[in-house]
Amino acid sequence: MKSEEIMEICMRRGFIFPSAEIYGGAAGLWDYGPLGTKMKNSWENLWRKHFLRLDPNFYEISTTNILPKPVFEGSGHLESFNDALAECNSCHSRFRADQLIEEKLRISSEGMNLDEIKKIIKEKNLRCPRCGGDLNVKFFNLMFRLELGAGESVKEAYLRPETAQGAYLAFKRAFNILRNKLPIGLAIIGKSFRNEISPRQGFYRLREFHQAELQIFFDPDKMNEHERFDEIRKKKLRIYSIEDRGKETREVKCEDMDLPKFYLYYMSKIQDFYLEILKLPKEMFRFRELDENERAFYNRIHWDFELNIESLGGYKEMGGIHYRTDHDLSGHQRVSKENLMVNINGKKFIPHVLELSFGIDRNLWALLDLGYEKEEERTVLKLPVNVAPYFCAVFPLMRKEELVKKAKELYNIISSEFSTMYDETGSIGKRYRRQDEIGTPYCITIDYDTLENDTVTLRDRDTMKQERVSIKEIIEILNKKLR
RNA sequence: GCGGCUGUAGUGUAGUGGCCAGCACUUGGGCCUUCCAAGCCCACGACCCGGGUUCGAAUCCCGGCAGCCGCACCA
Repeated sequence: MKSEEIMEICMRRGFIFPSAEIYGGAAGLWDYGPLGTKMKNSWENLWRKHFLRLDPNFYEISTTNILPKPVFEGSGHLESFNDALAECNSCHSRFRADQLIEEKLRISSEGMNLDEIKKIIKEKNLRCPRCGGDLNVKFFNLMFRLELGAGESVKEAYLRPETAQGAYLAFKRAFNILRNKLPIGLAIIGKSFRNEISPRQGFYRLREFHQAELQIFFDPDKMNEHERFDEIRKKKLRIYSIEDRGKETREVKCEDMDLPKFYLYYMSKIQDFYLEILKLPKEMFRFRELDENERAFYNRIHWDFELNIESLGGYKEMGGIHYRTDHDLSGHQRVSKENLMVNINGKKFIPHVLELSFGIDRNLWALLDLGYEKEEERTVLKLPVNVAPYFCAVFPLMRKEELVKKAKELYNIISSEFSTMYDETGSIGKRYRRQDEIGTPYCITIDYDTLENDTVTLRDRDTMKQERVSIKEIIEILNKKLR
């Protein structure tokens, strides 16, 4: 199995491993090791560089993981981010209570609280569909609950289930600080927490995970305009719409898409991130439109973007681009009683939100999956050059004093510019293979010719070909490869 | 959460009541070596956790934890 082989490398080489492993670990909790942390940092920095530059009024903020209970009344998570589970007392089968009610009684249970659901199941005498046993109804909220403080002053709080809320809560002040302009973008890269009932699929569904999200607040009257739309008008998006189900992914020019220009602009920039920044093969990427059952009720327009991940059995969600309307700000305005309207040239309104949301952990797994190749002679991780934990490695051909000295000198120079590994142990072949396995794109070897003419060999991970280059030019050459 | 299978160095495995718990790869050190996991020597390193049965448990029993598969769940 490919996923096990990748996981084996990840654990052996220090990309990721189970949290609290010496105590047996815990499902859905993973640590990043030395190499995984480098890779994650690189990915996050690429994301920042690409998305924060899209508008001069986009900024990154950093907000807390813990938020007091009323926040989630405003956001709707207390009411909606849970499932009423009906468990049979005799056969212990479990069912979604809301689905049961809808199927059997043909009425919508939306917005019902636990007592109402319990009452209806009792009144209508709903029984276990499997064995006819009694049903016991419980709420499973997917948020982790905490207590702030102690004793009588204790306050109920929750770990955030998405980074987004931090941006909505900070909106009023940030808008003011950033001089009352729309659109305004608030990005958050950080952790989120969901108490998944049963996290499976290894590294794909986690209980504590990382998100990179950008909340763009804008004037809904201007949704069908973007000042730079002309730049992307002819760009083809790879899409898999609701009508395309069962068919192939299509490529459609932005100008031919039946979506608002503001939305299309950011779709196109997301595709750029995967195809131009990370340089992934385009066949691996697509946007997938969600139907009404799949998307949250507040998302007016919702496309996921997916990568084709062999170890997870096909196209998998890497993130989504969500038009959330004014759902969040209005909810917070209603519960907090703060006025969250903006006043632009005398027009007062609650801005609407376009959310670009990325799951970082699963994106990294996708890169490991797409890069993993088992060749006849070697195992190699063909990671994008800009996220590989090490960009290059420096070796003396042999452990001879004069070669080692020269290699260390070169290492000192290069490592100030690039993430660089130095290695002098074992044979040169073994060192190349070691770097292949952790995805280092370039290896530089100092040999006896180096001592004569100041040239080194530069070896390419993917082709294993070497070229002889001058030390004087090495930084410039490497810089070109990184671009 | 339920059912089935499983758990021995970093990895893959051998060991079914008494073994100094064996092997290979990996890792570290040494010799050798002028470019792709060569060879030789040395070293580090494991019975998932807890309880029980037994003179004696990696091995049998119970519980827990974790993994895989199926069911359920996945805003």
